[in-house]
Amino acid sequence: MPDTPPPLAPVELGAYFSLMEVAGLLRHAVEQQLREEGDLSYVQFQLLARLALDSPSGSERMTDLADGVVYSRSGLTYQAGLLEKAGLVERAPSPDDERSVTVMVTAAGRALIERVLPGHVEVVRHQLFAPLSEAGTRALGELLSPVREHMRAAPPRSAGARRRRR
Amino acid sequence: MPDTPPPLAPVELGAYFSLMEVAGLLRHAVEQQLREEGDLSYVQFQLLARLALDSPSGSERMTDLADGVVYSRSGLTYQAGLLEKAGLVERAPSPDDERSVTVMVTAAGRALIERVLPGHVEVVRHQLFAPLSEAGTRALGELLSPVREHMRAAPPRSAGARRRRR
DNA sequence: TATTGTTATACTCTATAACTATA
DNA sequence: TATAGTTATAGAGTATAACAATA
Repeated sequence: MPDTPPPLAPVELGAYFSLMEVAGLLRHAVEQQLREEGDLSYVQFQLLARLALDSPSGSERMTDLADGVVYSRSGLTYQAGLLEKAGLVERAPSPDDERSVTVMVTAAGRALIERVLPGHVEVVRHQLFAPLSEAGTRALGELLSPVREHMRAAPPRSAGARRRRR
Repeated sequence: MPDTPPPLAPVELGAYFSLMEVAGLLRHAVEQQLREEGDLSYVQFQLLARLALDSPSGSERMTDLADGVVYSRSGLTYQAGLLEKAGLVERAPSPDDERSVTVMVTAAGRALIERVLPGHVEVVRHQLFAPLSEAGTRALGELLSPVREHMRAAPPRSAGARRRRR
């Protein structure tokens, strides 16, 4: 008989459910804004934002781009295809590794992100940060950041094959 | 020219992105576990768990059941239909209001939740709580709980019509 | 052999609108 | 008239497996 783990303590349950509900509602709110103002899904926004805002060169390899955003390779190919069709990114074979594809934001992609960002920020501010103090905001970030690192480093035990990198 | 809101401060951005990524990865991990051990989607698990664990009578009106889990009425009908087909819930017209439908967990539904819960708890513990201290866990819950209330009370301005209740 | 990415395909889920029935 | 729920339908997104090409 496999022994049953102790149930989650009420504090844990509360934190877990709050986290999931907050993230769910926030994602839903943000998704609407992105759809209305930029005709983008949240996933597309994430990919685009990562390229336009996070990446110095404005480009990344497909595989690196996927991390934490999309959970299958075909899903990324699909989304990249949509973004490319919309003229927001371009794909080209990587110079160093002929197997890889480099994805690059176009000027139109940058413009779209900039058009969409103010409304996005407003939604996040109103929905997520309004009830938090500045100290609370900082505390939240400081609590979640190690969790994020932990989850990135420790894929679920069932993470079939292709999940390591870096 | 509509004036642009100030951009999010780095602390805010960090908290926002961490929150979304943590919730996304956690949901993905948990979804796998539920699929493997109970053939349930996360939404189905939420609905079932709400009935089996949260509701004293094991039953709720459709509309109340939906809150925070599903964002359209047809979506709930669809999920409730799946759960009913699987014998996990039963639907019956509400006694007091003939328009309403009462959804009730069956014994099989309760059994499934109990079968699936230990693994679920393990995933949440390993993925979310492992890197947090007890104080950190409590702090996280205390930070997110008011946000949750805030978001429940203040639907996104564009929340077309049918979103109030209680 | 392992890795990168694409394709085909099947499936799940979601949302909109039109509809029925009750309050 | 407004609310509760269902249905039909269409569209978006996801995952699996088979595949080609490069390392």
